[in-house]
Amino acid sequence: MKTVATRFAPSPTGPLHIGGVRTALFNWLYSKNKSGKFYLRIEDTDKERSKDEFKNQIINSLKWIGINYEDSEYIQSDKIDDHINVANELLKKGLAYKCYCSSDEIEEQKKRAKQKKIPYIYNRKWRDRSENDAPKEIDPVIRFKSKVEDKSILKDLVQGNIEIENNTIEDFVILRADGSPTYNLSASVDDHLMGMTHIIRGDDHKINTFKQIQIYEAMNWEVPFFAHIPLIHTIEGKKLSKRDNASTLDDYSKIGIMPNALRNYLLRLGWSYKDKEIFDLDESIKYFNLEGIGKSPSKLDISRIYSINEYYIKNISENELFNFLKDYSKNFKDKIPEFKEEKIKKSLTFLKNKAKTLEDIYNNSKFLINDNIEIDQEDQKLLDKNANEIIKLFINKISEISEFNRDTLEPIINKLIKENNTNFKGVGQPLRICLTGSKFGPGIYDILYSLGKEQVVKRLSQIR
RNA sequence: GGUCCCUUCGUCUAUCGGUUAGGACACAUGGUUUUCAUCCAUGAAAGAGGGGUUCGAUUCCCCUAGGGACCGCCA
Repeated sequence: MKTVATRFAPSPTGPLHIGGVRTALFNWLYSKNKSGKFYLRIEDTDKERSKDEFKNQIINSLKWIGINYEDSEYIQSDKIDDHINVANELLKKGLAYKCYCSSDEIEEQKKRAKQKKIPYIYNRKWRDRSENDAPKEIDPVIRFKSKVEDKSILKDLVQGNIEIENNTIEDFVILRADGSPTYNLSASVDDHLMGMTHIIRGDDHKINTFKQIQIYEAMNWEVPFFAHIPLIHTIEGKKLSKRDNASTLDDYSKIGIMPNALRNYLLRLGWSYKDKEIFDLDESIKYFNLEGIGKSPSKLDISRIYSINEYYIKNISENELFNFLKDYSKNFKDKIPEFKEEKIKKSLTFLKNKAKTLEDIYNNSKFLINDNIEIDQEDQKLLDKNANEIIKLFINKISEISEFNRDTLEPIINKLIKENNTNFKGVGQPLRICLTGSKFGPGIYDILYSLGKEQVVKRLSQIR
């Protein structure tokens, strides 16, 4: 059997969003599951709108989430000559023809169709017309001679059999008036040349597929398998588009979502394997299949992303977690100073305890990273006379102990609570504020112990 | 408007003719706790509607409704 080959083929005309990433992920997983190949093809034939900036963003996004591809990116515009050659061959074979309609003429027809509320379809005017009738002042486009009789069936691996009347597919343009190839031509030629066996893409391409299959057949090429996956919808139920914000991977990484968690979320969005929710990388590859893909569009659910992220934070190794945290801090916050790295790493056990995101962990770690504690006005108010008194007493007491750990600290705090006729909050809160600059955070003993006696005394003494 | 697709808790989904329709997230309540954004327990929550087929339909078929995608010399 032929080696499975899949591809992801975005156009660099906007930032890659999470829906595109999911399509890439499905293609990638499918090929890995079949021990096949996966390619990235940049469809940059729209020169006006294609930008290097977007191309880089696409490449970086895939890299971030761990999707790797064979060779280097395949740049579609490098292969334009191949596409044009195919168009000419089709022309020679009589399977395509030159159309001399001006764009004004076409526009006029579309307008009229709209007024009459009838569907517009190119009227195939030049399909059988002689070249002798051709107006000299018009550069023709080349149109594909689409089937007009019967119907076609697309055996879609996700959607099942899709039947369509051939006459609803128009004679589509394959070469523009300026001689450049259009999408349906370029995509078919490239997919063929790259040896694609399976085309997995959003179902917004379904109608294109009927056009592309006709090109394959006209050229006597082997037709690949197609799988059209339902689109991801926004919470409003509309197709996720480049204009929607909060939908690129960067938007997620900057709030502290980890790539493995997002990959897991995306995998389970529109795909399932029994009741299993968590898939590590190997399991993703092992269990992924086309049968598990649902037929209906699914909505993005941010709370689910947080929840899976939290699961990963609590279940991956602390080594791995630390590396994610390090990258995160460097990219979006203040870099963790090298001499603090060990301390943070060792403290991860409790720092991650209440965190849903890397940002949460970072915030929990701030008091360890930064030795200068800033207390905002609200919290400052809580440090009243009583609180200051308690802190003073606390300093005195800890100066008497040699060991600095929970066993020695707990009696001290309990005693302070009793002697000052207060509750845990009365002691814990001022300490936490002085030590970390925040009312919230890790448990007080974790804070004390991770800071160490010297640092604790130092910070507490600075408060007046 | 035409063509095509879709429809199980709020959300992601399980079920491949027979289940008290299951799980996860979110939500609510209770409990633990040393701040709480942890943890544990419990609860509420779904087959769009109408016809068939069948001993039996969430599951198969049809209709209706709702939603979506496409309808470029964009990709």
